[in-house]
Amino acid sequence: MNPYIKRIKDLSNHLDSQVLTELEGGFVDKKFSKGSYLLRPGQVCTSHLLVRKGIVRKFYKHNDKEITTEIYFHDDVAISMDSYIMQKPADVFIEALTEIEITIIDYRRFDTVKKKYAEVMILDKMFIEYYATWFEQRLKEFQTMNASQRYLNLFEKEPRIVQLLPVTIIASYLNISLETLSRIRSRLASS
Amino acid sequence: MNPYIKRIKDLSNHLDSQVLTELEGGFVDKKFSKGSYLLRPGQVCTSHLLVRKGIVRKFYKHNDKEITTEIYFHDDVAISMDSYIMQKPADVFIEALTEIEITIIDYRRFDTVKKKYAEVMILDKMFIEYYATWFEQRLKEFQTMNASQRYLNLFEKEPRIVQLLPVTIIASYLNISLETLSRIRSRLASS
DNA sequence: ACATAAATTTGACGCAAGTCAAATAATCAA
DNA sequence: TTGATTATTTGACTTGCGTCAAATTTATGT
Repeated sequence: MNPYIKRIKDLSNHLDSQVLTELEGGFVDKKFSKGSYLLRPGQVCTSHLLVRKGIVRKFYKHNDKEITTEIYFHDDVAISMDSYIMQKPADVFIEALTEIEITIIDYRRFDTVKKKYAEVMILDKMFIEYYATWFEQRLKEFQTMNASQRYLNLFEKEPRIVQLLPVTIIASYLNISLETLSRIRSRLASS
Repeated sequence: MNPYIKRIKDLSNHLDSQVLTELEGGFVDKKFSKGSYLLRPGQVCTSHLLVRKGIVRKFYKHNDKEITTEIYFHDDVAISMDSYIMQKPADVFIEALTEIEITIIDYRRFDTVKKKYAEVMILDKMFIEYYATWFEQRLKEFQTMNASQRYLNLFEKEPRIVQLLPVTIIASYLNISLETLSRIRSRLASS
């Protein structure tokens, strides 16, 4: 696990029970079936979605082509950051790729607790810091790696994505065509 | 100006004087000549750099090729986010592209003030939120636009970059070659 | 002003990766 | 099992953009 995420988790586990109970008042557990949308463009993102079970992705459409920006597994948090922080309509979809179980963390409640307890504010800030550096890193991958390097990098850093998801989604996450991904794989297999 | 940045500025301007004086204790004004490095790979980023005058850029090297990630003008804040938040060695350069005057905001002092005053913590968080969504947006530009679209987009959204900086740097910011940029421009001029 | 260097443009060429189309392979329903 | 969808692979072709090299323009120092 990423060391910064680990730090965030460790801190979360040491929140005092007072804080925890207030926070948990804003939690709702829900299940969704494969193919459900948890957010669509135009809707305002009013919650963090904590994935407890299953796989979720975020993607946007550009000229009818789907571009997957993030893929979430157990313990990851799905959110449309710009919609959430500006409380403006999202331009992304958040979709269940399997049957899922998630915990929905309501914006307003979370906001109230953050304002009351500095340590929760700090945790939220750390989460956003992680989010920012993750995107910075991902941009760098697009700027410095070609298609097959991105594939190999993904295979190494996020093997679950390669192992568990259909080619269509892997390709859209790497921002390459289905055909190119297929060729990359066959070249790798034959060498 | 970006509306979120505007909100951050407005809030900054309404901090009470007590907070301001404590903050300003951690400010140092400095001048640097063109070509100076304010941060190099391997160094830990221990401050925010507020640009008061001149132009600054952040870039990294990949196989001897320079890739410019950000360009800062008056009132922008230069920082290596991942080095700063993890207090680990940076992998980027921060360079003065002109004579510059900057205000250096010390990490430790800022950290102390943040912990003491919630409104400062919130401002810092808002800054990071902006940083995150900016990178998300920039990644999207690389995923959806070709070289000339990126150039036109830059021309529209950041005209100063196109107007004030040499081709080398514009190209490295767009992540295209010098030659390609030159051809894009001549095609645009002749149509 | 002149020489030398640096920045920018232009030309020729190659290749990574996209598109369109067709062929297999895998999945699913009845 | 069989036929029908859907997913994946393979082939043929095109193209945007990179690289290398040379020409031209602009900047710099003495």
